[in-house]
Amino acid sequence: MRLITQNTDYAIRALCCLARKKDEIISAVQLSDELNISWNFLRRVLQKLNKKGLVRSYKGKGGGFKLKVPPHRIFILELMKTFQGVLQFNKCMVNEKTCSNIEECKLRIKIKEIEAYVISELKPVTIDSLMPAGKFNNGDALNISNF
Amino acid sequence: MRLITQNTDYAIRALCCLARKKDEIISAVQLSDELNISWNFLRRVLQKLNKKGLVRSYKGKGGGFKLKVPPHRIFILELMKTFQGVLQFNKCMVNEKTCSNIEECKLRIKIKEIEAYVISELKPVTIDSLMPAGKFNNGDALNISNF
DNA sequence: TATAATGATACTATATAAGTATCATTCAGG
DNA sequence: CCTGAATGATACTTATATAGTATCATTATA
Repeated sequence: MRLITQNTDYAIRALCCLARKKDEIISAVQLSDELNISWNFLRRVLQKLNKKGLVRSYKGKGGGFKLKVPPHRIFILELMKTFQGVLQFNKCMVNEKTCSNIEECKLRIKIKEIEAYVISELKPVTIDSLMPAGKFNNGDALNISNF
Repeated sequence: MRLITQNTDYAIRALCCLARKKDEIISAVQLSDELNISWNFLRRVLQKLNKKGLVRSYKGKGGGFKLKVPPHRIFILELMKTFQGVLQFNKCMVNEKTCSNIEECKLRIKIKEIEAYVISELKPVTIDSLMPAGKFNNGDALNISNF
């Protein structure tokens, strides 16, 4: 189970890349090259980001994308919502079939609490905070390629 | 995205049910009846619980299942592992393809932290703790059928 | 020995994520 | 004003995991 899917992951990486090249117009080809991402896939991601107003697209020769919203105002949680839907750890909804047993519900309350915590943790994370100069950077994070 | 899948959910409910009827032998038919669960599906769940040593099965006429491990020693996390695999919010593993950008890794560290918290929260939850007389019961939890 | 149960296993269905392909549209530049 | 390089839109395919169904073999009780 992944908390963040490829779609979202690619969006984050693309936005970080665009953020670095402040105000430059970068084409999908360039981006997919730099990030080692499928060109076709990335294009759809970028199109969605464009529709959401996070980037601005430029058509035609020399076209591409650039950030439309400053990195510190692009929230990961928003991207997750865009590409994965609302974060929700269980499916027991109001007005859905009533669940008959207490045990399950007690568990679901627990799950709901966990969900709330996860959301609260993700809430402050922005594109900016994920960049080398971001506020979450503490030096140690650099050059850790896997863990 | 569900934190707990149907498999696990059914296992939990079945175990709670068995725990209530202490030492009685309950057949899969009875259980599926009481829990409103697909009989075929539940049987496979019970078979897995049997193999894991959490219940004991009795074949033949009058057969069925009963708990083999006391409810306070059956952990939800263990059930999740059995039916869903190890809880893991990201897929960046040691020795998997090296990820090239720092941003992503910083995010993954965050995710790893969140994952650790979720596990720590789920760790103490047992079948017993989900029962009406369990330690998590505070009265309010009763009769909440959805939320 | 008949019957009611589990054991084992194969099959189907569904949803979501991931990836690919293609044609239409736009626009800068020679 | 035409060409080429870019995005826009959309359809199609593949992979994976979850969910559910069906069936036959085996066991043990009455």
